[in-house]
Amino acid sequence: MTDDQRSGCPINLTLEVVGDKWSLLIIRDMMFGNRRHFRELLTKSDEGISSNILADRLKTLLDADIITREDDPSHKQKGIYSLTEQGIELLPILAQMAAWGYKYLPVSEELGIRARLLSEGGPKMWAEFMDELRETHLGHVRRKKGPSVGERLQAAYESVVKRA
Amino acid sequence: MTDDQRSGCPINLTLEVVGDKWSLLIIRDMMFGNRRHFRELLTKSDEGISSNILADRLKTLLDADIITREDDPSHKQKGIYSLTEQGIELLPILAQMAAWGYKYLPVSEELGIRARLLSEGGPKMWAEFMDELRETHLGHVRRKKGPSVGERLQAAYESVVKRA
DNA sequence: TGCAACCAGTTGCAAAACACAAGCAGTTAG
DNA sequence: CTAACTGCTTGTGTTTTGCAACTGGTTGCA
Repeated sequence: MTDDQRSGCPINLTLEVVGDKWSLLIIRDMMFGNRRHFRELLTKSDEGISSNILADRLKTLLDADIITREDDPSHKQKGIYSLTEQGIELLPILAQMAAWGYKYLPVSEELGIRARLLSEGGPKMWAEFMDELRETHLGHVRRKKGPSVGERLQAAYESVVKRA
Repeated sequence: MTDDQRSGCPINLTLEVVGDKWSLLIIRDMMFGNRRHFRELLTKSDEGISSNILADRLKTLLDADIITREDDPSHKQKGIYSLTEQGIELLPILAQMAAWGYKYLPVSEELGIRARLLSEGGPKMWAEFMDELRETHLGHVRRKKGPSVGERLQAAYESVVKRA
């Protein structure tokens, strides 16, 4: 990690932090798949990241204050990774990427349904989902009103999978 | 270019197309800096891309239908690169990245001002700017109402540069 | 007509990043 | 007591990137 930045452009700086093929996928899995442990991130993702790359990216994301790591009280070797506020605020980027990919690329039906709902829900739904993430990752208390966005996305995904 | 995709997830597919360190910067320069020729993209960017990488990325973006290339009638060797509709629709991703970088990373003042305006302008301003891009890149006619978003962003940038 | 400057790339090579498989020390459940 | 699981690390080969020089052609100007 040399920290010589190429320019002070906000887009460039963002790309220098999360602009590789894996970082945003890890964050996606933490957000939508609720993966919090190393093994979960390693084995339960659709793309199959290698363990050394995962370890390296988690370090980078820790350094960039996008995630944090705590020991899991239930298991001395397990660590729990959580999103920080600025990690949670990457959601709009992911949502826009999902919307664009859904519109223009050969997305599979199961994996596309969440993108569709999130896209149709718009910024309002994103904000709601971010509040839920603040609850699960930062321990904030949330005023509940009906099923959570996370639950709705998951239910939609499962119904598509079941139908297939 | 092997086209074995890692998964059908829309976010992953999007990352497979533009998820490297340079593609989105090239598109940024085409959008905000109105760079349309190889040389312009090569020399007039803040980050300094190498010519072989630029050539390779332009090919990839052409293959992905994000940009097109035509011969420049004014010069037999010049090519003019233009954004396609789906290229233009990458703007919201760039805008979200700009907003996130502006909020959390050490953005330089000159290069940050555009990000701030674009972020404050919100989706409405993005839509307006996309209409302007459709005009310059796709030849669509646009109903003008006051100074364009592109002009306003450029003016703000120049006033910050001048003040420094 | 000739020459310097400009055009879009290409080529060769070294360095960095990545992918794959195996391994490691410690922990836990049975 | 042991098999399975934990978060990683190590080693090795392949791919991608970065840098500089170079190519074949075009253009503007004298």
